Amino acid sequence: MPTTRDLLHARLQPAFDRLVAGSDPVVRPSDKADYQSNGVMAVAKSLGRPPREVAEEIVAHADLAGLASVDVAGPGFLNLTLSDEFLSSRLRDLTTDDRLGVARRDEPGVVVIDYSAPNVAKEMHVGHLRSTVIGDSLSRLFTFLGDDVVARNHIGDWGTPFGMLIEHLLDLGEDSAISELAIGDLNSFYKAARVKFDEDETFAERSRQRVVLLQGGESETRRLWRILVDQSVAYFQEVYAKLDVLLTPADAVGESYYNDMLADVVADLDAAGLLTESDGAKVVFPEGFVNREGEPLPVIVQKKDDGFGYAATDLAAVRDRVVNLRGRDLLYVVGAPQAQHFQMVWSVARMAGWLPDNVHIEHVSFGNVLGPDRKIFKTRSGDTVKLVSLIDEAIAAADTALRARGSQLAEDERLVLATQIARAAVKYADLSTERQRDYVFDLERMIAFEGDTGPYLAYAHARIRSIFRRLGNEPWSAPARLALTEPSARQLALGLLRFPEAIDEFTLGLAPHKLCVYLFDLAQRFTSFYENCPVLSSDGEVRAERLTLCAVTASTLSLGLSLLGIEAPEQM
RNA sequence: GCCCUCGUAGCUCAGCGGAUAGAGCACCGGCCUCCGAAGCCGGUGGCGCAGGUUCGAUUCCUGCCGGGGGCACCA
Repeated sequence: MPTTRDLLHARLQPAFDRLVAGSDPVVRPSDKADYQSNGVMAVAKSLGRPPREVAEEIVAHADLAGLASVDVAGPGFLNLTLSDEFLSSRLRDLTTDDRLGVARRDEPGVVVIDYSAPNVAKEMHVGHLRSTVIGDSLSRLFTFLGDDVVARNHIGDWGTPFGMLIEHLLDLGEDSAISELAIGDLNSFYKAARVKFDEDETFAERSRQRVVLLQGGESETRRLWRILVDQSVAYFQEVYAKLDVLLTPADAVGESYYNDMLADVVADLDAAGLLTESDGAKVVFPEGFVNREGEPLPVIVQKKDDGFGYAATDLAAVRDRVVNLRGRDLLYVVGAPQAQHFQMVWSVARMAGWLPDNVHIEHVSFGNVLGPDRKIFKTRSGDTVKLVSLIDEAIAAADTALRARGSQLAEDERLVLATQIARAAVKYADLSTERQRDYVFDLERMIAFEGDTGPYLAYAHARIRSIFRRLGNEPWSAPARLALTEPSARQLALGLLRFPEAIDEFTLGLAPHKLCVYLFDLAQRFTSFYENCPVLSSDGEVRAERLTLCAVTASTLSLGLSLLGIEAPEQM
C-alpha cells in the first residue's frame, strides 16, 4: 500500500510533467493544511511565468478526485486537504491491517547488520549500548519489512591478549576460572591477567608463547580459548536478555571466524597487483587518504611480524557478506571513530572487485553517550560504566517511581513492569536523538513518565488499552464510515495514516529517531483527542468511531515501539 | 596541518531547499463531583559568526569560531 504522500505525489505528477517533464511536486506534510506541494515555484521559475498562474494551471489539470481538495496559497504553494471519504476508508483499512499500512518489500533482500561487538573476557560497558540498541532496532525494522536479516555480532575473540588470558585461566584452574567468568566478573579477570602480564616477566613470556600456540591451532590451547569465548558469550547473552535484545549466541560471529580467510585476502590482493610492501608490512594504498605529513595512508593487511591487521579481518568479512551471505545491504552499527577505517577498507574492497556497486554498504555511526559533565560517560572513579549496572539502576529507578505512585502490583509483577519501563526509558532515550549527535545520559529525565520519554509512550498505550478493559465483552465494530468531524479526531486520524511515512523515513535514513518523533507526536494527538472526545460515555456511531480511533492508535503505538525494541505493556 | 562530525529557546531535543523555526523539561496562568491529571489548554523564550548559490537557506557550498573524534602495523 503506497503512503498518502506517495498517492498525492503520483496524482500531482502528470500535471507537473505537462509543464516541465520530470519536475517534482515536492509533497510534504503541512501545518497549513494536511499536506502541501512546494514544487510550483521551481516550475514557474524555469518557465519564466508567474508562480500563481502556474499553480492555477496545475490545479486545473491535477486529478485529485476522491483524494484531496487543493487551493493555492502564498507565492504558489498548493495546500492539500484530504477528503473525508479518503480519510474514512483509509482508517477503516487500518483496522483490519496488522501492518498498519506499511508495505512489505516487493523484492526482499539480505540485510547484514553488524552490531554490539563486545570483547571476550571484557565487561560490556556503556560504550556498547548504542550499537546494541540501534542495531537491534534496525534488525526488527528490516525483519518487519520482509527482508532477511543476518545479525553479525563481531565480538573481539582473537588477538594477542588471549595469550595472557589463557595463562591466567590456567593459573586459576579451569573450574574456578569458569565460575569467576560465569558470575559475570569479567573485568577483574581481565585486569588480573593484565597486571600479571605487566609485572611478571615469566608470565608475560608464557603468554607470548601461548599466543603462538593459539595461532598455530594447537588443540589444547584452542580448547582453553573456546572456554573463554563460550563463557563470555553466555554472559553477553544475559546482558542481551536483560536489555531485551534479539541477539543470540549463533549471531556471535567474531574476528576468529575469518581467520581461515585471511591468507586468501592477502594472496588475492597480491595477485590483483594491489599489494605493496611498506616498512616491512604488506599494505594497500587506497586513493585519497593521507597521514599527518601528507603522505599516502595505507591499509595494513599484514603486519611486519606477519600477523594480520584488523583491516584484513574486515576485508574478509566484506567478502563473506557479499559472496556467501549475498547481502544486499551491509550495515555497520559501529562508533564514529571507525569512519576512516571503514572508508579505507571499503575502498580497497572496491579496488579488488569484492564490493559490487549493487551492494549497499553503510557505516551507521553514532555519537557518544555523555555523563552529566558532558564528557564521555564514566563513573565517579573514572571507570567505564558496566552495561548491567546501568540497566539495574534504571530498573531500580523505575521501581521507585512505581512505588511512589502507589502501585498495587505484587512485588514480582511490579519488578517485571519496572524492568519493562527501564528498558523503554533507556532505549527510547538512546534512539530518539539523531544518531550522529552525542547525548547526555540522564536517568531521571529518561525514566520520567511525563514528556518525550519511553515510559510516557508506554503509558499512553496502556491508557488506551484500559478503555477496552472497561468495555469488557461489549461487541463493537468500526462504522462503515467515519465522520471525523471533531478537529482533534481528524488530526488523530491524519496522524495514524502517516505511520507508513514515518517507517519510510526510519528506513531510508536508518534513523530510529524519525519513528520516535512520529510516535511522540501521535501520542500527543491522541491525548488531545481523548481530552475532547469522551469515548465510553458516547454512543452509537460516534462511540464506534472513537473506539476505532483508540484501537488503531493503540496498535500503532504498540507496533511502532516494538520496532524500536520497546515493549508496550497492557497495564502500568 | 589534513579529514570526519556536532553547534537551534535557560536545559534536553525535532526541523526531509519553502509560508509566522516546532516539541519536551523548567517557569507563569487556567482546567479534575467527568473514560488513568503519568494529562489537557494558553504564555514567556532561539537558528555560533561571516560570505556565497537560489525566486526562497536552520537546511546546500566556502571560510572562521567552539565541542568531540580520526590520521601506519592494539583491534
